Amino acid sequence: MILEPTLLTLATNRLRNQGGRMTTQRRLIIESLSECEDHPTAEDIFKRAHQQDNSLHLSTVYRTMRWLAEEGLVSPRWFDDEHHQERFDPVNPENIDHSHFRCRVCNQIFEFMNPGVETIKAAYQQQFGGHIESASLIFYGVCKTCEEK
Amino acid sequence: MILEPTLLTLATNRLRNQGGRMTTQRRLIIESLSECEDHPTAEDIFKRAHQQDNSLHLSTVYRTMRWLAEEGLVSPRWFDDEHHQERFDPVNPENIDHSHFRCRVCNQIFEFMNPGVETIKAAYQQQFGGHIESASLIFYGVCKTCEEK
DNA sequence: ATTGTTATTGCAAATCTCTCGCAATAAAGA
DNA sequence: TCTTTATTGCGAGAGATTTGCAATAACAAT
Repeated sequence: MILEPTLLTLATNRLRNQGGRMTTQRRLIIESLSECEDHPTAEDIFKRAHQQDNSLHLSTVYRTMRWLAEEGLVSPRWFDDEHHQERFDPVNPENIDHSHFRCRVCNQIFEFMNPGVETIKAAYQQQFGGHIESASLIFYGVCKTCEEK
Repeated sequence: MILEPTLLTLATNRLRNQGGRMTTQRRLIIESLSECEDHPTAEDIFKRAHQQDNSLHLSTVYRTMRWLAEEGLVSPRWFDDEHHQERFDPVNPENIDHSHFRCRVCNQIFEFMNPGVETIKAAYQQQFGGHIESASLIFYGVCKTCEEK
């Protein structure tokens, strides 16, 4: 999961502009998020970050993720998990056409690129007005590997 | 929200095939769900059903909705609500191209039909294999009415 | 109709995710 | 280095959802 410019840079600038502070905790959380390949929950991020700083508290991760989501720097997602946990996906300008497929047998989440969503977005805005800021397309079903078993 | 054949009929048949029982509670819950126009939470359904039978318990609604979801008769959805509640949408064969828009100002959810999702689904299956059973496309942003204020 | 089997319910307690209040801490501008 | 105050750690608190269990009620067999 590589972002240019980095999420850390973006977040730092946002904080500067709004009188916020880039703390070591936020830096660590953002770094940990960026190292995750999949769609981590707050707890996934916490586990990884906690290895670097065992005084970090889970509620700080929740607060930071909420702030990032409000700033539009990550997109919250739900994948019909066992425990209904919120997951996070870093946002970059092009990723509106980045969609997901979740296999109900192996529970894996597959990511794929998809120009079609951009088309639907444009059509929606033309028809109904308003302004779309982000999109979440999730397919549910059975993946190829599980289907063959 | 009208379904042909009815959700009740489908559910009854599924139960018969698996040695289950169509109880008065399940019947009431399914009827209440079908009367909802939007995307009800388990509690929304419970409130409506409870007016008919005040001995009905909320946990029975949760259990029934989980069963319906496992049977693929309803699709669980999450709309980044205040309390992250699961919502349910009856499934019918054509509704894969039925998408949602959620306004982050007024929190309303708008539904719209959308043949584009079917195209993306077909493209996905051709490229990656597997079998897609349902889809959830949600746009987030600001609706026309809120934008004009 | 009646009976027997057992799936299902009501209930309450438990679990789980996520949020909040507050005293203590630490960014970052002066 | 000092000051201000945004942020943290912590524990308690909300809310949503699940679970264990005794009591109940479907429905197949009689």
